[in-house]
Amino acid sequence: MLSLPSELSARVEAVAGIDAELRPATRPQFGHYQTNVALRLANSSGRPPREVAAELVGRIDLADLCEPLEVAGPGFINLRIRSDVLARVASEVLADPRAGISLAETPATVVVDYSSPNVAKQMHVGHLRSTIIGDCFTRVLRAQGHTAIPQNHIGDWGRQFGMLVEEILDEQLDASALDLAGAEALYQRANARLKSSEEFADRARERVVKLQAGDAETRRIWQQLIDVSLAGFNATYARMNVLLTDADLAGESIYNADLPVVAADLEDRGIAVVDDGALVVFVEGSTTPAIIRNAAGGYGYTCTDLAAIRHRVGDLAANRLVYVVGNPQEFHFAQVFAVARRAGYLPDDVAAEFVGFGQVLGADGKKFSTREGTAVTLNSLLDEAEEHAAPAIALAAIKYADLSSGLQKDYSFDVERMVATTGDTGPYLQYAHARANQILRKAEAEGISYDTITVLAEPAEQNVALLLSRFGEVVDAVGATLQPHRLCGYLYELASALSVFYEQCPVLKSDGDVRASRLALCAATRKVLASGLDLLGIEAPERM
RNA sequence: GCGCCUGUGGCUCAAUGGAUAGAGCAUCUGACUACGGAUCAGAAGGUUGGGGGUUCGAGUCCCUCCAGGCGCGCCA
Repeated sequence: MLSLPSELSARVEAVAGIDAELRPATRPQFGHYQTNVALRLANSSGRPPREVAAELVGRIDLADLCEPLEVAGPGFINLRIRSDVLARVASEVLADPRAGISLAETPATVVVDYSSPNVAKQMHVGHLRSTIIGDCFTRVLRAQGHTAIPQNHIGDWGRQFGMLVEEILDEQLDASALDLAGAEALYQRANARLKSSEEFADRARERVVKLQAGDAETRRIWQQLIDVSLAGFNATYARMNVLLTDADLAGESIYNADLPVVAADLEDRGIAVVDDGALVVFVEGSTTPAIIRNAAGGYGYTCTDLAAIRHRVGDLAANRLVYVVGNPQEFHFAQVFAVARRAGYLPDDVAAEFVGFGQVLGADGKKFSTREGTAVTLNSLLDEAEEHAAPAIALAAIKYADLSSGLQKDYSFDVERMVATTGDTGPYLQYAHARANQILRKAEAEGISYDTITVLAEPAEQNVALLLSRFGEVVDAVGATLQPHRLCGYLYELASALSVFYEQCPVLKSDGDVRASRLALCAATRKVLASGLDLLGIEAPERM
């Protein structure tokens, strides 16, 4: 079904000949939508804007959907949707299993790279954002009918395993008996020795070579470290209620064999050159090259990311690559994308998008760390929030706080504010959903039935219905722009509108058609709130 | 030095080049024998970091300066 805003846009464009640029009205007295087509046409034709607007109003055919169009201000055309149309559209949302979310015309295969914790280290604040944001993208894209393939690019390869394995052997530890916290403690001990002992550092280097060569004992211990780490990650994922599974694991190690292949390919084709002993690619616009292979013959993460692109485009058949990684990595990925484009690993018809996000800061707005100065673990954040609210509410509070403002910006982890049930918070949205649910539950208990929305006499009712009609567009916008805060803002607006409706329009205490219509409106709103929250990865409890 | 990001009421944040820059928190004033008040109604609070420019129209685009953060060849 063509959404209401799209239908309105199409009708305006049919007459104006240019994109309607339909926008929600900025004020109630301006109706429901506004278009500035007359202003733009007047600009190019030299005619007075209001005259152009008046002429367009006479020709735009919207009588079946809108009240008579109005020209206002410098030449805006204001649209007010007829209440019978709003009622019909809101009823469609209620009847639609997809709640108004439209399926993509051309479904894409989208690889979403997120979470990416490091083996033998606990997940910390930084992973919180990547995991929550990436999970939201996966949910939204799937709801739109795309194939979303999460890729959890865990840090399971590299030089740190040399020291880890050596330390385990020195301490005669059974690595499989460790938990993740124990593995991290081991990491710290090994790291300390690496810095203090040349002899140990040498052995660690040799151990890396053994790992790469496939030495059986080294591989066995390496695998044990991965296994205990995965157990820890999975426990945290379960706690966070995210979609990631072991099937989404695609750690750095799986690209190990591809690295020399990529390097040779780039070198053979003259894309990469040897400079100061390293194999590098100079990218236009930057004097610092991308390093494919260092002078010692080792491959860095640029090469790994190039191999990953080949895999994602070649084997996974992705049309779109999304990277949910912290802001500081932006330059790195810009380089990787540029090299991949030039090498043809990333064809022109495959989009690659870096979605950077800001840091999580402490409640004081400063760098977030423990009293000991170490990074705050993700689990300790969840613990802290759960001191203030039940797990489902606490998690909603954290996720909503993370997703509700622009991703680029840093934000402060202020538990008190996040878990508040008033204001623009996750718990407030859950509460609105629970209230709508409570009315419907009572209606059911009393045997009161409802079907469609038929009466929208009150402004508060109309406002709810209008917002319901926008849900599909908002989800589309999030899928296209990868800006979850748009969905958050929309849901908050809807929850507020529901509260106003709840206050002003008695539901169970009214009668007949009005009561049935209002119940249906509650049901449609409950549905959209639940659906929207689900896209954010937030549970919508039936009661609170 | 070069590059990227950020700067909007006391605080936290919105705003696709469009009308009088919107919300929340905090503050103040109202509304409860309640379809759960975990709510709602209202008030007050702004030279959008400074200065130029483009445009019929700039928080938004361009230039410049200021402040803060981050990144820049052999770690990931």
